Amino acid sequence: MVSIKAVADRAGVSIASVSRVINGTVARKETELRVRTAIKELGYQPNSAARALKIRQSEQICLSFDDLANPAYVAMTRGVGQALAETKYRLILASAFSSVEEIVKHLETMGRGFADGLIISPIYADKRIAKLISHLQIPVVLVGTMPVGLNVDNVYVDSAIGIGLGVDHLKATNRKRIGLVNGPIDTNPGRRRRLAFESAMKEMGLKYSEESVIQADAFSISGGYEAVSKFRNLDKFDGLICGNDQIAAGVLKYCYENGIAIPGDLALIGIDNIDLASILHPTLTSIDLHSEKRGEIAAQLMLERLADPARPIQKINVKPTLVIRESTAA
Amino acid sequence: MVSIKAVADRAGVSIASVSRVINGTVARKETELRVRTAIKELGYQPNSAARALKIRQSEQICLSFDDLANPAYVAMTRGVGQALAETKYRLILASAFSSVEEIVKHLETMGRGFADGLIISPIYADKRIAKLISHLQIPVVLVGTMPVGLNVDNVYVDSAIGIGLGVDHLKATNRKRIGLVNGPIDTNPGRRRRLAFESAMKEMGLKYSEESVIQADAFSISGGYEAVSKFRNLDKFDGLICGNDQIAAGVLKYCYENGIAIPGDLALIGIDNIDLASILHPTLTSIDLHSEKRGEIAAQLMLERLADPARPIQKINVKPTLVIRESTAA
DNA sequence: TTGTACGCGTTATCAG
DNA sequence: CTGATAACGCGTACAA
Repeated sequence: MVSIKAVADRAGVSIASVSRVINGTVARKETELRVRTAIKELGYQPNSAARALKIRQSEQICLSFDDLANPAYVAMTRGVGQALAETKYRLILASAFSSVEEIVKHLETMGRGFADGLIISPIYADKRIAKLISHLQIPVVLVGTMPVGLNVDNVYVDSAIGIGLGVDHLKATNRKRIGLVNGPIDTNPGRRRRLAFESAMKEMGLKYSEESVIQADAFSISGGYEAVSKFRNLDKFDGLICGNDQIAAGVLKYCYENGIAIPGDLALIGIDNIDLASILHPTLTSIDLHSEKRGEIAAQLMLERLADPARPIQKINVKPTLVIRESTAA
Repeated sequence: MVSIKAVADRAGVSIASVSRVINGTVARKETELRVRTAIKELGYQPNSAARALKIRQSEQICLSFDDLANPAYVAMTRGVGQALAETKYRLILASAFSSVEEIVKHLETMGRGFADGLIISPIYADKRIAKLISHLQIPVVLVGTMPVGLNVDNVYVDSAIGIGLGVDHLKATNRKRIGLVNGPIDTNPGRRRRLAFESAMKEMGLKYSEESVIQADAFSISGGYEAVSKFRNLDKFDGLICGNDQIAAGVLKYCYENGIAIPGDLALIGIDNIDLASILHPTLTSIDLHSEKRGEIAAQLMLERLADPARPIQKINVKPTLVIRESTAA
C-alpha cells in the first residue's frame, strides 16, 4: 500500500506538505510540482478510511427506500445519483425489500458514521421508523410524507392535488362512476391516496362510498390484476384511478382478458408516469409525481444542508402533472 | 460522539475489553455483561472509519454498471443486494450513465480502499476499462464478458446459446426470413449478439446478410422504435430478434402504428425477460438471461473470494432460457 | 513556506 | 482473563 509517507519520501518533503498539496492549501510551486509528480509516479490514492476518521466525514450519502423493483424508486435513485455525480460524495444504496424490520436494521447502523447524510423515502407508516430518523445524528432528507411531522428537510408531492387532477380529468371526459384501485393501506402512499381520492370525489360532487375503493395488496402488476380479479364487477365503474402505473397495468391486463374496452367501457389512470405508461396498449394516462426530479432535489437539499448545517429546514413541494394518453380518451 | 473509551469508562473496564466483547473474543461473563449494558445505555456504535482503518477493510462492496435505466441491471442490483443483505457488507452503487469516462473515473478511485470488492458489469468494450480492472488491488467479479481474458471471477451467460434458442424457435414456428434489431455495436452485448446471430443463422441454414441486421443506437424503447422507423421495409422479415426487451417494445410500438400484425405478419423476440415482456400486447417471447440470478451469483463469488483470496478463479456459466409468449405464436 | 508531532477511534500484541 | 500501548494513514496545530 502506498501511503502519504511514501509520497513524501519520494518527493523529498514532509507528509504535511503532501497533505497540503492534496487538500489545496498553499504551497510553493516547486514543492507542489514535486509532490504531484511523486503522486503520479506512485499512483497514490489517499486512504478514505484514514481520511474519514480524521475529518469525521465519510463522503458518502446513503439512499434508503423500500423497493428497488419499483421503477419510480429507480428513477429517484437516478436523480440522486446524477446530482451526486459531480460532487465528492459517493452514493450508498440501502434498499430494503418491503420489510419494516430491514429498514429499522439499516437505520440503526446509521450511527456508525459510514454516511454523512441519509436520504430516505419510506413507504411504511411505522412509528419506529419515524422515531429512529428523528434520533439520527446526521442530516436526513425525507422524500415523501411521514404521518408525524418530522423536522427535517423534505421534498414531497401533494398527492391530493395529483388525484384531484385525475378525478377532474375523468369528470371532464364525462365519467362519473369513478373508483380507486388503491395500493396497500398500511403504506403512506396508500393511506394518503385513499384519503385524497375521497375528498376529491366529494369536492366534485361525485358519488363516493366504501365500495368505490378496490384494495390491492401490493403496488405491482400482479397486485392490480388480482385485486380486480377478485372484485369482478368492474362494470359499475366508468373510470378508475390506480395506485400506481403497475397496478394500472395489471388492471389493463385483466380488462383485456375479459373484454372490457379501454377507454370505451372504462377509463384508466395510473400514477408515477413510468416508462411502462407510454408502452401499454392503449397508452396509459398517468399522474406524474416526478420521482427522478424529487431525487435530484433531495440530493440538492442534502448537499446544501451538509454545506451549511445551520440553515433553516426546507420543505419543497413538487407539483404533480397529468400526462394524458389514450386510456382516458373521450 | 460516544466512543469505545466512553463505554470502557462507564463499564469500569479497559477499551481492550470492550473491543473483545464486541468482536466476540472470550471474556468473563461478568465483564461481558457490564460492557453490554454500558453499550446499551450509551447507545454506542463502533465507528466504521476507525475500524476500517485498523482492519484494512471497509466492509463495503461496490457494484458498478452503466445504466440504471435498464431494468435488467436493476434486477442484477436486486440480486446482489439480496445476497449481501445478511452479511456484514454494505452495497455501494456506482452507476454511470452510459459514459466510459465516468466509469474510468470511478475505477480510478477504487484504489482508495472504500470498497473491499468490486462487482462490475461493463457494457462498453473500452480497453481502458479492462486495463484498470486488471490493475485493481481488490477482488473483482465480472458480470458479463470482456473481449480480453480478464483473470477474475466471472459469471456470464452465453448469448450465443440464447440467440440460438431464439432463432431455433422462430424456425420451428416456420419463420425463415429472420432479422436482428441489434443494440449499439460499440458495446459488448451488441457485438456478441450480432456475432451470435450470424452464426446461429448460418448453422441453421437460414439466409443471412448484412441487411439482416438493423442497428439501434441505444438499448431502449426509443432506440428500437427509431431504428425500425428509419429502416422501414420490415416486410422483408417474418421474424425479428431484438437486442433487448425494450428495443422489442419500441419495434412493437412501430408495428402497431403501422398495421403490422404481431405475430401474424412478424414474430418478435426480446432479450432479458424483464417485467415489461409479460405486459405488452401481445406478450413478448423473450430470451431470459437471468440478470437477478447472475447478480446473486456474482455477490456469492465475491463473498467466497473475500473469505478465501487464494482460491482458484471461478467462471460460472448461467444458461439462458427461452420464455415463449404470444409474440411468436405460430 | 515547511516540518514535527499529536490525535482521530479502533484492533491487536504482549506483559501481567 | 485483563489492561496498557502501539500502530493504522491522514490532517493540522504549532514551531521553526
